[in-house]
Amino acid sequence: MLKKLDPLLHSELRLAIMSLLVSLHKAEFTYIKEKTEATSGNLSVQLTKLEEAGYLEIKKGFKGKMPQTTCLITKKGTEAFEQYVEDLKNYLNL
Amino acid sequence: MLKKLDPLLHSELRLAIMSLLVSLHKAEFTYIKEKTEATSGNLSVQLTKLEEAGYLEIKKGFKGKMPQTTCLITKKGTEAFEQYVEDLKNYLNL
DNA sequence: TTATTTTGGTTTATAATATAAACTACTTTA
DNA sequence: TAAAGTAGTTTATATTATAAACCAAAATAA
Repeated sequence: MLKKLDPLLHSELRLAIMSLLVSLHKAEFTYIKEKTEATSGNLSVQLTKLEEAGYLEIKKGFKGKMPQTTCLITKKGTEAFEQYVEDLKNYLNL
Repeated sequence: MLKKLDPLLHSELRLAIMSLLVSLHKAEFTYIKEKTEATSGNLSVQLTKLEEAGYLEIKKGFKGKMPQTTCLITKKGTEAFEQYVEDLKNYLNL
């Protein structure tokens, strides 16, 4: 009856990150940090997990002289998110 | 933008328990165990947490000679579940 | 009758996860 | 040039979830 939820997405911060990226497709580290109100450390860790899962791609560059980290959602990430939403609906009685 | 999710409900097993109880209002330990495919230990622990939060009431009795644990959702539990669903919708873009 | 298994759980130990604190490497401003 | 700020990473700790071990009674089998 109840499908197992993707543990990678069933985390508040990672879900928030993915939620942002599903809409925006890409976003900067600092922007995500602001929107999610996460600490840098926590954000860094969770982004790496999502990257390792292939749910997003992390690009390092510079904006002027300052380092800049850009996150892009992948096809796999989008699909995983959509699947998670479907699975969750059964838990929420939606 | 994104409201903090109730950590008590943002747990796969506890959410499954509450999902069942929102529909059924009450259910036996053994029934919940079957439906959620949880181990007894895990179920016992999570039920106790939900009880301590006042989200459900646990009644101990006997069915014939065998012990029987019945779980009833409370008003507080129902409301918390509904609030959680609302909060989660923002994460899921629903 | 007395083992043995099954039922219905709880308690406790361990594994996994999330979060926070500390640190690095620079840049900007005073 | 010293202090403060930006943009992160790494590592340690706290929290949480899960599994393993256990308990008491009942049912079943020998």
